[in-house]
Amino acid sequence: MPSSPKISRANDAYERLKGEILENRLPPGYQGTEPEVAERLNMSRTPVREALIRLQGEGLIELIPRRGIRVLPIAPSDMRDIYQILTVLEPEAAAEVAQSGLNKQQVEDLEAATAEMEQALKDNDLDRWAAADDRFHRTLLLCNRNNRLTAFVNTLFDQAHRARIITLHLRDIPWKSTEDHRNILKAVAEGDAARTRELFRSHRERAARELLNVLEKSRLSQL
Amino acid sequence: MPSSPKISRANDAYERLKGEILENRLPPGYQGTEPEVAERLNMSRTPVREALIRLQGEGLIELIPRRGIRVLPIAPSDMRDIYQILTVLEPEAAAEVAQSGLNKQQVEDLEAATAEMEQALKDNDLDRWAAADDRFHRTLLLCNRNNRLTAFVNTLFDQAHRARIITLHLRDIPWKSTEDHRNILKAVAEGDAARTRELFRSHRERAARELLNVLEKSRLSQL
DNA sequence: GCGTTTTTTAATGTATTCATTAAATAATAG
DNA sequence: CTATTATTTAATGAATACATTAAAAAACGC
Repeated sequence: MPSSPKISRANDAYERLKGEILENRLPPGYQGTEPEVAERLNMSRTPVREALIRLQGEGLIELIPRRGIRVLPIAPSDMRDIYQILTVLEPEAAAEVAQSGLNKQQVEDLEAATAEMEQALKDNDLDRWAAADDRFHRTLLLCNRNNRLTAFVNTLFDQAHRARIITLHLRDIPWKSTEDHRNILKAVAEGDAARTRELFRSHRERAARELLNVLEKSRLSQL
Repeated sequence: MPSSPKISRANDAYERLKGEILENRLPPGYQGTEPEVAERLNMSRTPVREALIRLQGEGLIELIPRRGIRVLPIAPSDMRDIYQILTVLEPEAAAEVAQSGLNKQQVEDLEAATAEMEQALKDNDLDRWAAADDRFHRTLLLCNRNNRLTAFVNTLFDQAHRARIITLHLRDIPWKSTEDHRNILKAVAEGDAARTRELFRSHRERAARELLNVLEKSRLSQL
């Protein structure tokens, strides 16, 4: 994992809190006061507040006036909302990448991520599969030139991260999803924008359907 | 204009600065120090900093470490990026609204905005037209149930606002755009999701093309 | 007169202080 | 013993204080 540059305490607080939230060390629903958080991070409230404001902007926590902070849980309806957006934005980004072309390094990275997904599945290592899946999506996203799109989709990835980790072991083995990636990579590398968009759209549509099914069946209403 | 609720100084600073940026009172490219801004707003640096962090999150300003703030200019490439996203997200939102249906009040509001656009065009009042156009888009957006989508598209509206105002008087009279709205409203009210999506997409595609043409022709590279 | 070094200035990043106010607790009445 | 009120506590929101450091200005040498 990339080590955080310690530019400032506020930045450090931001990175550390975000990491703890994404890794469920600060679990959804957690409530705490600013002095508590500040003490945990060994700094004064000022930089902590600045970090909290940023995290609120990214939809990871809620700052309740006069109450403190609350780590936002993700409900099935949130996942529906997030996937609705991803289903149109990621295909758009991928199509743009297909159109403008990839350099050698980018193709290699995507190829490596895809291969790792395939290998991880064979080894029945779902955690490694999920990490490689995430890397594929983020790598492809980064190839696109629209920085606003990239930034926003990344915040959605972050928001959905916990739910994906939790449901990972409750769902069927993602053979089809892995196959999708292989096909998407091919379409992107061939520069076929229309096909890329369509493949990616159906990939996300199925992923959304499956995820929401799992959430419903396992009665997970808060994560 | 809706008066800002004065919940806190930080919130007040946020609303006022945002307003000043959108109305070009704080022009793009403006640089200033925190004490300057704080004095202008008659408060200490603390709430101002919190407001600035939020504005940076929304892409309206840049906080340059150890230098102060800078109001971000919008370049043609930014407009291209923004419209690329709007071209997929707004049709998605509108289609969802068409599918789930509108209540009477919502139809009335959209009808009123559309009528005002038509009337303003007849009266050759472009500013009123732009205000009604904006109201139509924001009203329709608000009808959709995906809050994340709504929030994000709203920030894009805000980012594009200045550029739209400036180009307003440089472009041809937007007869076609006004007609589009009429047709979109009809499709939404009839619950025809597919048609709504397609109409909205072509509406945005044309708008983007026209806007970028104007920017190129008038050599506006920073606004 | 121009480039370099030193000094000064001032802005940021952070800690601390403080007033306000909401929540928690204790006290009181019924 | 319970409900209401009074009191205490403590967290937020904001101002202020302060150390660090980058930029600007001044001094200096060439």
